Amino acid sequence: MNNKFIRIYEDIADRIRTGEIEAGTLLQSELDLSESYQTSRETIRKALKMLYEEGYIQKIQGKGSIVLDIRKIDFPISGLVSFKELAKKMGHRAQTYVKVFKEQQVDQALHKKINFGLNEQVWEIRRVRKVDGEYVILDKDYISQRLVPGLSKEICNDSIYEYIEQELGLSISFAKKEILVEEPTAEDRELLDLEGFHNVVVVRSQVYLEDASQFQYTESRHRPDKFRFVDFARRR
Amino acid sequence: MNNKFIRIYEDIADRIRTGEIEAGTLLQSELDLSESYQTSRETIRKALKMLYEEGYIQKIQGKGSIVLDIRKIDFPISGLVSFKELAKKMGHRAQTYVKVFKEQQVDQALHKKINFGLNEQVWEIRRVRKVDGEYVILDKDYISQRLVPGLSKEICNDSIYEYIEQELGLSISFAKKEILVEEPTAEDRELLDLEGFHNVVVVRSQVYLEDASQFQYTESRHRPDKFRFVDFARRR
DNA sequence: AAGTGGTCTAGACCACGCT
DNA sequence: GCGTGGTCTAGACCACTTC
Repeated sequence: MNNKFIRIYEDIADRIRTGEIEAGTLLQSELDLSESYQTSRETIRKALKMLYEEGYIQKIQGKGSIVLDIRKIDFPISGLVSFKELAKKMGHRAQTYVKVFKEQQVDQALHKKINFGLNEQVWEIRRVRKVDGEYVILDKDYISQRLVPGLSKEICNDSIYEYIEQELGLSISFAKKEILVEEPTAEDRELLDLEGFHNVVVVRSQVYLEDASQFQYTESRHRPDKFRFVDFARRR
Repeated sequence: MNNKFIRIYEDIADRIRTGEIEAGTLLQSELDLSESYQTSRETIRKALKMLYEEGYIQKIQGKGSIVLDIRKIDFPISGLVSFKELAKKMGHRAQTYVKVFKEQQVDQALHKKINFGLNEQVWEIRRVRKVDGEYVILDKDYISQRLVPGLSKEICNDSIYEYIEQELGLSISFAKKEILVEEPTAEDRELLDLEGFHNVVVVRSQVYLEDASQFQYTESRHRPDKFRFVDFARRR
């Protein structure tokens, strides 16, 4: 197996999660670790850098690496996670209903809203998500047909990301997101259980593949009481 | 001056921001760059890693480093930025009013909400922020007196972070945040201009110093129309 | 095959915390 | 002064893209 530093990262991360290495204590020094793992110090430093970035440890020059309390970070879903993965992680009974699935050409109006080229063919998808018996999320997706061919209603019902990564063998790489609060539209009122709610939380995302090409634009509209965003941020 | 890789990072970042290096093009190869900057390839790689993490470039093995369109990321304020810095960056005419400034002992009720120890002394602060003529943010802070001694109403009116970093010489390191939408409290209604608004966006943060000690707990309550959160996320 | 980024090494020196 | 993490180097080999 490749990637020595990732194996070391995973090993230490596991030992922190299980509590074998306790929060508040210091890790072995980098020199000690390089001997324990039979590797060079730079490789250890790569593994520690990952642990640092994921919030497992805090490094202090001259002192050592403090193990942080990972339990408090519980679900840092700031990243890029599909609804299916998320629901599973949160232990929700969740269902997806595809309301619209059609092919669409990017016209002037759409071109202004999203980043795709004029006249490019896209899949236009509307899905509602039912969580614990209520319709609380409406997802409006536009996905490039050129980059993601062969999409179907059935795939949308399951997981588009799984299809892209496992069937097409593409890698989803990064996203730019914007979170705002807006008034519900007529469509929101029609498709979601919004009685008594005066706002929806709107998450607009542009999602990119590994070669930096944008394949997706999504507007995800959430009932405000069911919205939660957790973030772990380091000062730059 | 120290930190060669940071200087290289800043130099390339500047050239991307000004458009001297165009989005969509490839950077020089790492070997070329190491010659241009008279340094080793590993040092170049450190600088490129930073550019990658900040969303300036996308690296593709065997091909090169693609320059991304940084304009689309405009203000990724996902990190840890003081209100003063943020207002300045956004070009807002903003003012802060300190409504409450007192010393407080952590009692049972507070202990459950925040992470500080029972009976610890904290500063309790309430501030409202006026942006473009309207009161739109209410900040409720609890700050450890042990870690941040000598706070005053005047400092709270200016910038607590500036005081901590510049006067006390401490380094703010990381934060855990949670974003939710809630009903306004009586206090929200009293201190903010909320006519016609049925929700507030609540950002709860725990903020830590470099030695991993938590010095602050903040509840920041925003009028929903003035709330915007921008995020750049890479898939893990 | 040539050129690119990805991993790994062994060693050097520096900056910082602790005692 | 000693041990810690932070920076930097020069070189090796591997994996991938492109021609």
